Amino acid sequence: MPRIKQRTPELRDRLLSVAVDLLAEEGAAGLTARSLAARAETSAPALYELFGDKAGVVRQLYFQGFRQLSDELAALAETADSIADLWTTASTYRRFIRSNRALAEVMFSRPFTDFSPGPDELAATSSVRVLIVGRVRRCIDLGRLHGDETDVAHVLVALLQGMAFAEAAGRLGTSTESIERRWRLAISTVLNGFGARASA
Amino acid sequence: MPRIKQRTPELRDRLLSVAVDLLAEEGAAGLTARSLAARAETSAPALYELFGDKAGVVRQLYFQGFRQLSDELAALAETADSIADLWTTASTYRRFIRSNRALAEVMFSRPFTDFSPGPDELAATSSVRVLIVGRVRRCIDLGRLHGDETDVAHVLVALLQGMAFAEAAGRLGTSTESIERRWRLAISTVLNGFGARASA
DNA sequence: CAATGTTTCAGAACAATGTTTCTAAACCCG
DNA sequence: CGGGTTTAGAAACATTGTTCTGAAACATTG
Repeated sequence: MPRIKQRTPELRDRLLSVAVDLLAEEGAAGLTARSLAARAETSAPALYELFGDKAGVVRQLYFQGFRQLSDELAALAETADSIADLWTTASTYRRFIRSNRALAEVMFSRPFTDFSPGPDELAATSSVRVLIVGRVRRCIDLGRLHGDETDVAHVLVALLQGMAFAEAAGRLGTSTESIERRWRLAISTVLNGFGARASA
Repeated sequence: MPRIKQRTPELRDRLLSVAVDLLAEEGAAGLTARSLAARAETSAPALYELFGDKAGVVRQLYFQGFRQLSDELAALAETADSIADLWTTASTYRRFIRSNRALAEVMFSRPFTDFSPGPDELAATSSVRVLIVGRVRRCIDLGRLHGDETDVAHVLVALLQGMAFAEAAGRLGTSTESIERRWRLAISTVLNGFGARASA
């Protein structure tokens, strides 16, 4: 009876993909219901049918971001040097935030007042956490680090984020060289701290 | 000739004070031009005359936040134990963010799309940085830590922020006890790392 | 093939907010 | 008391999130 439906899961996927691009190109301020709909060649009401409200779009961006980060981290091959693997993990984490600054803000900050992650959203971060905890555990199992793997992973991730956001905000220094040096120092210090200690 | 001016620096101060309260009570979403003007018993145009635009209000909140944080850190008395002083500094930093969550978001995140700190705003953070660098330097001078004081301070501050925001977002753990444990672990690890190393 | 009925689409309408305009009021002075 | 200037705030405007509604599209039926 009815006309052919256009507001399908496919359109939803396309909208999400366009939203990622729009966010990257224009920043949070450029991502409006109308601009997104126009760029995806659909209408604002379609967006509301598919995502509920604008926060629904942002929520999907949040999930998308963690999927992407998780994939990039998972793609790293495990080597014989478990500590070097942590360095690689840190570099990848940093590169992700540098390459996807606006998306990273959605993930770790809250550039949209109407969206703030609740328990469901926090669960989406678990794949990333599990990955990092696993790599930390390997170091601990091999005797290269000491402590509880979850605790160590939490501290490591907090440091990565603090460094990444300081860098993104321009707070980490002005010259490339000093920024690089501080990154190396941060990672080596915390790993050194965990390697040298007997326990918490 | 004219009528008595009401849009004075005093009104500006009052507006800023009201903005701090409003931000703390209602969050970023509750801070609108109209709500702020109404609560300060003035009008929206007054706000625009005094601050230029809404980003101008947020900018002042940003400065206000750093002034407050700087004051709280400066109020700490120096003790004989320079490392313990760093612990106290870290605790104060953490408490500030916990007690002024919305203000801290203005300072370190960007909950308002139209305001993002530029070079001038970054300069406002220098008082805090100088304070922490000074305390780090004292530890270095006394031989309790090793490395370049600015580099060490950067890493320490990044860790504090990463931890504080993970905690604020509920990413640091569920129980008070695990959160406290991870904070102690984070600080002790990085200080341990700096104390044990010879150089970067 | 036309009429009917249901579903779907998107432009228009509505509410809230950032921002600017504009008119009337307030004040000083002669 | 009246004129000239400045000021204050109500009202108007633009944009954005969100909802409403009329019309178009399609299948079925006569």
